[in-house]
Amino acid sequence: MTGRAGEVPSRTQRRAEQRQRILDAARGVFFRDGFVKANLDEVAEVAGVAKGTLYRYFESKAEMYVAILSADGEIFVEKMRESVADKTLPPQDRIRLVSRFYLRHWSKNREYFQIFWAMENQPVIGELSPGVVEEVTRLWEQCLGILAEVVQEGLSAGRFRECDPWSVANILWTLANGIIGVETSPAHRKLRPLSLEETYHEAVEFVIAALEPVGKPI
Amino acid sequence: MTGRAGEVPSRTQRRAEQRQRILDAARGVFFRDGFVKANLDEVAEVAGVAKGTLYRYFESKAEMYVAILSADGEIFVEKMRESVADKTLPPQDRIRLVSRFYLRHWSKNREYFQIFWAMENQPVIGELSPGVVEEVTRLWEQCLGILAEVVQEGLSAGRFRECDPWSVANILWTLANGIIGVETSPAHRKLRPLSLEETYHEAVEFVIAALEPVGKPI
Amino acid sequence: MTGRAGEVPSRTQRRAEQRQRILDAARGVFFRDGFVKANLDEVAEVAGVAKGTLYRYFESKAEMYVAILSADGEIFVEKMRESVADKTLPPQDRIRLVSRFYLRHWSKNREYFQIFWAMENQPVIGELSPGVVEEVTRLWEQCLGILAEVVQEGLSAGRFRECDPWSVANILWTLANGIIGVETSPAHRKLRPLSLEETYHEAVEFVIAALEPVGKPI
Amino acid sequence: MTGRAGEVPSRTQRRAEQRQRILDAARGVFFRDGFVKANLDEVAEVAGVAKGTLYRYFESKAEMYVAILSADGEIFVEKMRESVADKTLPPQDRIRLVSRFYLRHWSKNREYFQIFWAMENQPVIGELSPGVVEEVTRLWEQCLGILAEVVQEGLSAGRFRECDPWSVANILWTLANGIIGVETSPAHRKLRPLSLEETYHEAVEFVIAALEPVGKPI
DNA sequence: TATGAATGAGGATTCATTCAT
DNA sequence: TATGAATGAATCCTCATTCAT
Repeated sequence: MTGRAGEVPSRTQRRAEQRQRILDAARGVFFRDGFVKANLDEVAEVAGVAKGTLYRYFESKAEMYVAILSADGEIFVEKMRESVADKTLPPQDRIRLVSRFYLRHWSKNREYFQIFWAMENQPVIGELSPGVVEEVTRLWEQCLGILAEVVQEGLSAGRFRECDPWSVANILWTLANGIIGVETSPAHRKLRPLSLEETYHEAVEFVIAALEPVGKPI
Repeated sequence: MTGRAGEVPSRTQRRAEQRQRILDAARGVFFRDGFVKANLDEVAEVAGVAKGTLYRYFESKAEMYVAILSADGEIFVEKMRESVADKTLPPQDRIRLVSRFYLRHWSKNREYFQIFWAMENQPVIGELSPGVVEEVTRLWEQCLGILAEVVQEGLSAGRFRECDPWSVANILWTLANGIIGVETSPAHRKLRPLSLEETYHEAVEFVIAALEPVGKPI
Repeated sequence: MTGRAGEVPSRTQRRAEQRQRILDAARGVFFRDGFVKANLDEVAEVAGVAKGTLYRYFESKAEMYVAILSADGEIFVEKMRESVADKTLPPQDRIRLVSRFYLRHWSKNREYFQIFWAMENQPVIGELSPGVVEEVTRLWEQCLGILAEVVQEGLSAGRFRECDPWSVANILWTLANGIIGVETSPAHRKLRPLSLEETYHEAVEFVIAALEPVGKPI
Repeated sequence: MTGRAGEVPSRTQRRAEQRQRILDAARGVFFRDGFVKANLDEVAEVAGVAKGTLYRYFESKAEMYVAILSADGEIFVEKMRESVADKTLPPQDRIRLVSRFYLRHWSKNREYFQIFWAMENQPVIGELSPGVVEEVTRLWEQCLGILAEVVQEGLSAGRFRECDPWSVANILWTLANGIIGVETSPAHRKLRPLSLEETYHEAVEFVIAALEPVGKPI
């Protein structure tokens, strides 16, 4: 077993750590400047390695970007899944939980989300290795799938009125990403400082209300 | 009067036309590549002018970008305002109208919206002349203002239940921009092809439903 | 006769005036920025004409520069000659007079001198029409000639001790231009503010003293 | 110890050499063309490196220019100081020595001096980093200081008559720079070929003569 | 494996000059 | 004659990538 106390870390482990160090540095830079403007000189400096070293871990700038997306996405999807794992809860609450998770997670890892989402709005495609869109599509689909599943389970349990689970998932997803986009915008910060959190939860309640079985009052 | 049929166009008019030609070319390129990657060589080529000519109309790449945002935004806000001008309609319908306008307008002018929205998610700020954020903030605020006003008028007329109009405006705005973001995403195109239009209108109906006066069934 | 009161100025006269206007504007710009960095857009603006108009008066940027040098030099040489015209004065006083003229003239027309002198230190040669070096050489030679002549006449009158008039002329010339160079320098302005005028006149007195016939005490 | 015969030069050493190679190439180009017209493409070519390499050693064109001035000035001031180091000599001879040094040094390093002096007459200021004028002022002041000190010491020893040492230093400095300016001038080369060296030394003798204690014949 | 020096294509910006009106 | 719009060559600077040590 590697990493046992007192043991010299194995080559593989050290390599993984270095890779992570670079990834962490890169995330910050990519987040702040966007893919095109981001500068590998700075990434190297922040990571505390020489520029050439970067290329011993990643084939190119684009590949590095993808690696971030992929690693972060993997983790995110996993946590998102956990947030709705308790199937004994009412589906309404599960939606609230996943929403709360989404927001809290995002608040704590702004860079994380930003880069995940930014990919979509930045014209990196075309420079990226072929598998990238595939990769993000896969993650994206998983997220939507989690949401859709919760709705579906609510439906099956007769707790929601008739609807298309994928459509609702799409709305929730759209809403969340819209909020992040708006909040990140410099223009927004100058506007009447509506609480992002409240707005978001209010919107989620709208959606939940709309899913209530017909006949029940809000 | 200038521009009479058969007359030679005035110098001012020709200048305005040329400016517009450049702006149109630039919008396309900026839209496709984003601010940083967009190439002025190509803008010039598409516009059919020499590179140097660009600088007779815009002081810099950034200024050109702003000009697009500003001009497009101006037009957009105006049209958006018109879409809710008829105050005799029920506020619910006015919200549906502005939503429909938003979507239709966007569908017909994808570049237009993309660049308007992209500004927010691209790290141009800092390279732009001081007044830019101000400019976009102003436009943004006007859009939210239009939405908030409709909600407020519904409130005043007793047609909506108690709520914060700015909060609702924010939700609608967020939803719209989220939809655009998602739809534009290459990842989305690979997903189950949910109709953007339906999803959006469905979401709007959720919001409208939530605004119904308490006591009334959905 | 042109220009009589009440008469409409002749075409030739108006042309000359316009040319002068341009020349004046150009001198200021060339002085401030040097030949290479000077901008014809600014020259046109300062002169209050369109850029294209410049080319109706001068074939090129270089030709314009030469025209300034030439016109200014012509005037300067003439005035310099006048300053030593009175041959009845002791040669020592004539040297003092021409020195004083040099300094005063320069003080009042800093741009004037600067551009005249700057030519020597700026690598314009090679871009200038063939006759330029010739032109400046001619002016320069005239200046030295005036100085040398005064010394020569002092010699002939037995008022100066044996010396090479051209050599002394060279020293005076060198001194004057050195002073201007130093005074114009931004570095100098930060140094102990030695009075330019006093320093110069003191140096001139040194030279005059050295020219006193042997045997006479200073 | 680095640089031992047969040893591979250290990285630091190679870096210093390369920097020097670039500096040497740059001096030639800047000297010939002046700051504004000088072309970095050519500097790179002459230095035998790629264009981008220049920027690994200097942040900008201006910084490169300053580096030349600074390095050359440093060396020059040092040598100038050495040339008057022997305080046992009569002050007259020390002035002759420093003058001779000045001239000889300049003759052997024309580029060297030219660029040092040119700074003053070229409109680089404003493009240069803040500390530049400061830097040149410092060097300039040191040169004047060396001259003034020699005069002061002559004064203190009663070997010179009453005078302001800084004023005399200024005259000597002015004279030297004037000579260089004149000699460098293309116009001058067409004039009667007065020996620069003789003229200069003659002028220095004038100054020395003027410093002789009153009463003593020249 | 890590380094950092070198590369060179690429891109924004400037501006003297031309020319149709 | 005067204009000012258009041109496009010229040039500084950036930075992802390569490679010898």
